[in-house]
This record gives sequence, structure tokens and C-alpha cells, in this order.
Amino acid sequence: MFDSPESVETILRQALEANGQRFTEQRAAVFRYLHATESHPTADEVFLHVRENVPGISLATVYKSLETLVGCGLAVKLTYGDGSARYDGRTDDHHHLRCVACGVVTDLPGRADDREVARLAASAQEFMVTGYRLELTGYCTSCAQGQTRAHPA
Amino acid sequence: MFDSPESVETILRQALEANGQRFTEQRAAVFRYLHATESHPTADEVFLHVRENVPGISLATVYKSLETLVGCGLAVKLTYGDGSARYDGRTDDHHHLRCVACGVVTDLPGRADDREVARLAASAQEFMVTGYRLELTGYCTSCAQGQTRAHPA
DNA sequence: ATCCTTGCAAAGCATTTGCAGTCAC
DNA sequence: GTGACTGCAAATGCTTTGCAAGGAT
Repeated sequence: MFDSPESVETILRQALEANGQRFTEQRAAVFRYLHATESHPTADEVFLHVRENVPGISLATVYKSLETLVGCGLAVKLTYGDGSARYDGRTDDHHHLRCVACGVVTDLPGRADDREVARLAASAQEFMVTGYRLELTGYCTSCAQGQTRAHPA
Repeated sequence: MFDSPESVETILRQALEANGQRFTEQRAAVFRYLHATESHPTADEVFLHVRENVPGISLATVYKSLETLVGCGLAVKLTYGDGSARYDGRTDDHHHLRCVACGVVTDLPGRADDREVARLAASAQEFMVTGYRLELTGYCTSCAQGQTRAHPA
């Protein structure tokens, strides 16, 4: 978030190299945008923004770049919800809030007590638990206003 | 799960009536299957099973029936994961285990401490929290065996 | 009799893929 | 120079929709 442009590029170069992949302008632009934003954009949103700096980029390349970043551990794919997947450029553990009306996903400050999850995991017989995802659902400020009426979406 | 066939139909009839919808053989068959299984089938899996008892049913009708059941509160749509959505015919609060290799979703015995979630919800400024979803990820027994090698799927 | 529901086929989205040209190494 | 990456367009997979015929109330 607060990393300098150079260090952002270094992070990407090292992660790509470690995974035997090449550094390209397109991947850099996608990572830069994802790393800088606090929103959790869909592939299409990334495409629209990145296109401003890399005019020729295609949506397919954005998809491929996003998957590359996920593979390198530089991004997380958020596949909750109905519509399109959303991508999170922050790799530290944190949870999410999702508005059931408009679909927007925001970060949740704070972190769940891992002991609680460990307790649940212990009851999962015959299953090797490696992680978990917690998502709080509800209404964002804009959607909460019309909430008693029909859903906007 | 242990309800008699008649009570299952009664549950459905009442829920449909309460929502101003009609009782049909197709909806009954979908609900019966979903209510009886412990798996969390995709729409296609529901279709394949229900077709054995209702030969003429179409996949579109299965989709429509599933959405109707969700709308009546008789089923929950699980939209985690990448591929197709999965449906859960059990409406009591519970969490899920998802195998990241094969995508199978199973019920998790036990329940998280709501105080922990309440604490997190309290830190969500400007957001009206109405619920949450917790999913533990890992490997099911069959996938855990080949886990150190490449993913089966 | 009314109008909701079904089944079919076609359309709609999000995402992936094949391939020729291009670029990073 | 070589193999990976891009961009395009076509294909794929899941889900939804339009509409005429059929069915529940």
C-alpha cells in the first residue's frame, strides 16, 4: 500500500523469478493497480483501470496476469458471491465484509481468534484443514438506506 | 433429514404458500432430494438425480426450482469456490468444509462462538452486519493422499 | 378461467483457450 | 535464439431468459 514504486516492482520481479515466470509490463501494471487499491476489483474493473496506462492490454491478459499473481502468492482470489470473482492485492491475513445488495467487498479491520477456528477444525474428522475464510455479510452504507425496500440489485 | 415423506411435502407446501408460489411435482422432487442428501450438490447433480424420478424435468426447471427454494428459505446457495454453485438443503446454522482439490463441500459439525463474530462485527464501522459465512478449507480424505503431488483437479 | 410453471432452445456472462506474432531472458 | 507472453477471437461452462403449451388453484 505504502511501498514505493520501485519496491513494488522489486516485489513482483522476485516473486515471478521464484516461480519461473517472466516480468512483463502488463503483469506489472496489473500488480501495481491491485497493490495500490483498497477496493477488491473484479477482473473487468482491473482491466478498465489498467487500460488507462497500458492501452493495448486485453482482458484475457488481465485474467492471465491475475492468475499468475495468485499463483505467486501476490494476490488472493475472492470467489464468494454470485457474479464475478474479485481480487485482493493484500496478502496479509484478514477478513472481508460483503454487501449482499451491491456486491462490494471491503476489508474488515481486526482478525478472528484462531483458537476458535482451531477448535472447529479439531471436530473435522477425516479432513485436513489448511485454512479458512470468514466473511461477514450485510449492507454497506449506501445500500443500507434503501434496505427495507426491495434490493437494488 | 429424518422427516417422513409426508412432512417433507407439508414443509414445502407451507413454505410455497407463504411465498405465494405453487406446489409442483418438480419442486417437490428437487426439495426431496436436496433435503435428503448430505452432499451439497450442484444444480447439475440435482438434475441428474431428480431426473430418475421425474424423467421429463429440464435443467432450467431445476435451476428455477432451486432458486424458488432459496427464496422460501428452504435451501441455501453456496457460492464459494470457482465452478458451479452448490445447494444446501439444511437450513439450520452450520459451517462448511471445502476441499480445495476436488471442490467437494461437507458440513462441519459444531458451531463458531457468535461472540467472536460479534466482536469483529463491532469493528465494522459504517456497515450493517446481518450474518456471516465461515468456511474451512483443506483436503478431503481422498484428495489428501495425493496432496503433495499435483492437484487431481 | 386465471396466470403461474414448465420445457425447450437460444441468449447471456464470466472466464478460458488456441494460435500467430512478439518480447523477455 | 528460444520459449514464454500477449492479443485477438472463438470456445467453454454455468446460469438465465423468452415464449408457447400445460398445470395448479
